[in-house]
Amino acid sequence: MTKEDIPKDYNHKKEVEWQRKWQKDNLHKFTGDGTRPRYIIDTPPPYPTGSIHMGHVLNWVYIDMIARYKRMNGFDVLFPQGWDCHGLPTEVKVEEIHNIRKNDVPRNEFRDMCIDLTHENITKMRNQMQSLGFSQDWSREFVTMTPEYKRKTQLSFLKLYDQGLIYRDVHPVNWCPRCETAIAFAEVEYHENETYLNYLEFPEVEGDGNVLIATTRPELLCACVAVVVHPDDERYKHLKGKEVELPLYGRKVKIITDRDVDPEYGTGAVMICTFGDKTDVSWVNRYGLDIIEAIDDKGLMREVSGKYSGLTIPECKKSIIEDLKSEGYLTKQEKVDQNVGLCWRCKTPIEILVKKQWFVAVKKLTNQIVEAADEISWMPEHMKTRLLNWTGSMDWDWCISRQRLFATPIPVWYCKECGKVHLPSPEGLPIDPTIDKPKEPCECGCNEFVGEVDVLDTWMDSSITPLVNAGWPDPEFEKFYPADLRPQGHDIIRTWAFYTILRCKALTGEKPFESIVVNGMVFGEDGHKMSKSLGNVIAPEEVIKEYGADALRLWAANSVPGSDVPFAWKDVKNGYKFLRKFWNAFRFINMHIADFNVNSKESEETILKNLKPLDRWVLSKLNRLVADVTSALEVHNFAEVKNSIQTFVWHDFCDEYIEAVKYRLYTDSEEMAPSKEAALYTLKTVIETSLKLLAPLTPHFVDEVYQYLNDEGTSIHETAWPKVKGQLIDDEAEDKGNAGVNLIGDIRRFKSNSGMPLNIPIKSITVYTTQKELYNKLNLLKEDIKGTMRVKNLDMEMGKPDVQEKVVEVEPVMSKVGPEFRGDAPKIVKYLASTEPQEVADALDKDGEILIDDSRLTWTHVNAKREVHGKTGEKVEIVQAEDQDLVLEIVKT
RNA sequence: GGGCCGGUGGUCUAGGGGUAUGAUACCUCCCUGACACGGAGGUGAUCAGGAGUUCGAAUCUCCUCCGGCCCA
Repeated sequence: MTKEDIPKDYNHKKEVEWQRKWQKDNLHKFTGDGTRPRYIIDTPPPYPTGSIHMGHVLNWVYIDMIARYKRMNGFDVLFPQGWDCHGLPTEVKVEEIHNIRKNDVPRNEFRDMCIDLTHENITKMRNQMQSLGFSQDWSREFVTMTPEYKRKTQLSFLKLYDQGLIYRDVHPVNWCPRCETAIAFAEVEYHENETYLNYLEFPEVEGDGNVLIATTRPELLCACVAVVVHPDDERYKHLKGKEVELPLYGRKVKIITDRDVDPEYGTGAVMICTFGDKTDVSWVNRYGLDIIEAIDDKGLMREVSGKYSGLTIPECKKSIIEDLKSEGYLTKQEKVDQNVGLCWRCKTPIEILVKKQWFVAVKKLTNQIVEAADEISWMPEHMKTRLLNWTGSMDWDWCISRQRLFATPIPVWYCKECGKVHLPSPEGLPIDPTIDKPKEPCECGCNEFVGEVDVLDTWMDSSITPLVNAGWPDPEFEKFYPADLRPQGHDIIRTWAFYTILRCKALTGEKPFESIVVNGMVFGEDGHKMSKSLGNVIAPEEVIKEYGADALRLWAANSVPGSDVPFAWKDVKNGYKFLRKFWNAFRFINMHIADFNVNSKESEETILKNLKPLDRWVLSKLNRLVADVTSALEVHNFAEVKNSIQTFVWHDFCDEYIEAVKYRLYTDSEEMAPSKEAALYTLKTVIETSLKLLAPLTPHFVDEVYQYLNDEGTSIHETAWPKVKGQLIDDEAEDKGNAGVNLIGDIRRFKSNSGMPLNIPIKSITVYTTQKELYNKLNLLKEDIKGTMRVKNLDMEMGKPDVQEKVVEVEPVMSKVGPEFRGDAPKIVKYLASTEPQEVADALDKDGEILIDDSRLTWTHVNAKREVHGKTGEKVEIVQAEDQDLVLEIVKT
């Protein structure tokens, strides 16, 4: 490649070409052949909504950085991509698109519509994933709605059933009486509403003191199973454990206590019914109370309600209030605000009914979950606490039945005669029990069966991904299990992480993954979580179009696991500017190194011997950077990775080093040849190494640059991660270089302050210092300082120039003063603050110490800031250096 | 209401016992042999509030307020 080939500007539109090339060259393929250590990522399968969002970007940039870093370190990386297909949103969308209700068409026809839509959405999202440069092995894609995947979901159901970990029991569900169907929490819409709080007199059975309870749902009186009060409520303390009689019905119920009762609300005494609201559900569960079903599937009162049987809920309410009033039980009614759950589609108030449901026996497995969680390394650590607290506070087992269509069917039949549960054999999976039939008749002789119409919770599909990726149930799966990494958001620790650990532990006895990296949420520019409802969403495509995927990736990389990340255009723009800066630096370097090659080990050693102080300086910093970036990547501190690379490349390398070697590059003298060669070597080493460090973050950009640096046409992603060259890390070299760089900065500042263009030569500078060590250091860098700042004559002198010097500030060095003087430290600070700086300096210069009470203060305890002035009338200008003991005498022209 | 986390210049952020890091925005200056889409310099924070421990607290402890996620 020649320098003419390099475009003046970096063109991020070329990212697509690299994406295609990587795919074509199969760069991200997992071999699984055991020749290299494996690194398996249990990638989250997103829900195929049709577009990925910034949250995905954040999560996947983390994954991709890790995957790319691991590949460069010689790992055989499995980075698969899956899709968690089943769920309500797709059903709703299909109904919308086809303008039907799901029960209008046969079950299978409806499912096919869902499958078609999901395929479309996956295609869109797959393209978006690729447009961000993520390096999945697409030959390992998994889709939870495929027969192949459903087979595994159902098989896991059978296995857990055989282990006695799956059972059927009654459970409350949200029910829409108008649609006559169970609906998910997500389908419940809450509305503010006004209703009456009714005060009802419940006669106490033994004594004569009645209890006044307050309820908004008097129609559920017949389903009342207890009255509950707060344990500290003085009004009811004497009644604990006693019984009261239900008005109209005369049935007796117990009075119990619970801290969830709000004594301020109503009368502080509440009736527990099956089920007035969600609190009722937990009380019934907590105290093992009876279940009395008062409402049927159509929303009509059942026989247990007595004379109200057959009435609708509102009718019953009206009628029972009249009766309570006339019997004298109703003492008062007052208006209250209420949050009512409505069916999201028909706006009918929902009821909580009990239905037979399938469960996973979570509570039997909690010990195993805790055990597995302890074996997993959590990043950040406190996310484990979240999971453990959740595990310890489970109220119920996991209800896995869903009353929906688009999902994996529960593989169960019931005998029509005796009701016995029949399961298919593993070989026949997957099955749909509403279509397929058992092979054998029931033991009772009956050959007719009812297929389970309920389907499985989607988490039943997605919580076996580490097994599916490993090839389970093929016994070979153990080679690829557990996974090495589980990346996911902190919002789903109690679902996805929890269920995965639960399922995998139960099925294999082992934890599903070695480590888990948890990412935060993405906030919009308004500071709130990015969401459609808040209208603060920015689509990744929009950002890619403007600044490219790599710039967006740099935004995501500038964060750490666990913390929420605000999206900001200016951060993306900053990333873009950095890439442009890098591009320009590379373009400049390439003009010089295009024909430069190090052919042998010997010539490299010769060059290494000829390195100049600033070469050693920048190479030392470079190797330190390699070490820092490597360890930061190991602990997933991505912000550290991004910032340390950016600071080094932009400031140390571009602003300081490149400027300081230009004079060495633009020379043709024989004498300077080794120096020039050392500079070329250093430039090439730095640009190549930092390019590799950047490879996991900005994969397109680095390949775009790298094509000009290697003739073989290999991708930089196939090269090895840089190794730290320990012998080049050199404190002394850095120290020397820093002294020079600081002095160059002082001169640059001088030029800037006196309005001189940078390229105008300065006639002469004399640098004075009282420190021998500094004098020696700078003497070695004279040529660099002269060359960089265009100084015709540069002299180093020991001592001080003949100038007026004034100490303008004396500052305590607290890290010395504190530990040394302890209790007396405040006195020192006070003394320094209240004494003239010049006076302090004079005393220290004269005696070497100042006695403050019993404390000896010396120069080691203070920092002085000086100002110097030349004698009036001279053409010489005097500058006090900023961070070093230097005074410059400058003659401009 | 519960669990976990967080609150640092206008905005975002580093630091987790010794007087606050960087970015961005803003202001001033400079077209320097790759980059003005660049460079140099500057203004700006008593680290949410209060109490305590300590010679010394952004940092540790307690309380309050505010925000986030999940769960009730």
